[in-house]
Amino acid sequence: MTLTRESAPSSRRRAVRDIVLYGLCGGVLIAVLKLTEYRFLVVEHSVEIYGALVAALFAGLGIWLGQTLTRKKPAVILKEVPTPAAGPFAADETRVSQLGITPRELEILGLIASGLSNREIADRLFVSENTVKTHSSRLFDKLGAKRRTQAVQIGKTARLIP
Amino acid sequence: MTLTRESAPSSRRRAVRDIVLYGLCGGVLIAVLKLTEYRFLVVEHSVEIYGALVAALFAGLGIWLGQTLTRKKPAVILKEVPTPAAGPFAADETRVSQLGITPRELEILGLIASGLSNREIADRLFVSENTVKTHSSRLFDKLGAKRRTQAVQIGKTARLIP
DNA sequence: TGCAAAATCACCCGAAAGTGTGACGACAAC
DNA sequence: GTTGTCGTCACACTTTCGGGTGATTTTGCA
Repeated sequence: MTLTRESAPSSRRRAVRDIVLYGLCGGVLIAVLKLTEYRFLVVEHSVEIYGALVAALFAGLGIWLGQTLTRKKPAVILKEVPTPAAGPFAADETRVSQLGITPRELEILGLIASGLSNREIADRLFVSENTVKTHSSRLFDKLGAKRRTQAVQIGKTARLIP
Repeated sequence: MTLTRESAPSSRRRAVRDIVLYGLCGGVLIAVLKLTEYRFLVVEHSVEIYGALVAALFAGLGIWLGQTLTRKKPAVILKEVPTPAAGPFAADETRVSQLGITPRELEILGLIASGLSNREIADRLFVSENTVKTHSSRLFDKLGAKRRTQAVQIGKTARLIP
């Protein structure tokens, strides 16, 4: 399916406005610096220091601006997610026994489905990685899967996992 | 349900690299400015011009840096709301554009979720396996996933895929 | 008590997945 | 006409997976 993503013009306009505002602020800041003759507080060859100072300051401000600019979007990110209003999931025991899947294997299938690596699963279950491998290997065999992603897919359609 | 995204080390590494590169660029720029004695090309009161130049430059760079740095930041905060399971699936375009996921990447996410290998995806889309890898790599980056199973899990909770 | 299933672990090896970098053409936007 | 994004591809490299084999311990139950 192709999903044409149109550019959000409103945010862009807002961004431009912000940048302009930002520039103005910068101008004012420079003016202030000039008026206070701040640069005469340092010694002769102060241009470099002055430049570095301004650079650092504006770099920091720029980063901050960039962040606040992009942070505006995540403000809306707090959104409700429609989830199938289902109660606590219960694995289809019929199919589990049909396929001869052991409880441990089912457990590992769930952890695989939640995106964990073998290493992470091993740590979580306090077993060695090799153990997880053997379990998953046998699991794939029983499910007829070649990859963990496929195992997850099959497990979901077979209602072995939520 | 809160989906806490753990720090993707690769992105962080890249971010650090970006910062270092950025700093180096700044240093080089200042050095060049100094070496060419650019400030003597303009009239007496050149300090302001010089400062403004540096300021503007660093501001731009800072904004860019800030944006690129935080672009992948938006943590996917999901709020669960019971809803009668919808019929035909439609990807949440809002979140897709929020995460900056391209149509092609979304397509590949779907194929990954259906349990296909990179090779199989490549064959199905008539592209090279390397291309699929590139797409999935960028996809994982945007989703904050380290593995394809995790990408699928995140994609599902974010309603990017059925 | 003894047996079978389940769970545990190790080791090797090849295959798949993922990273990092760089490159190129197309195409839209400014 | 430069700039930016997207899609494409390569290649070297590291990490993770998965298969195969064999072994030991735990546990449920006949």
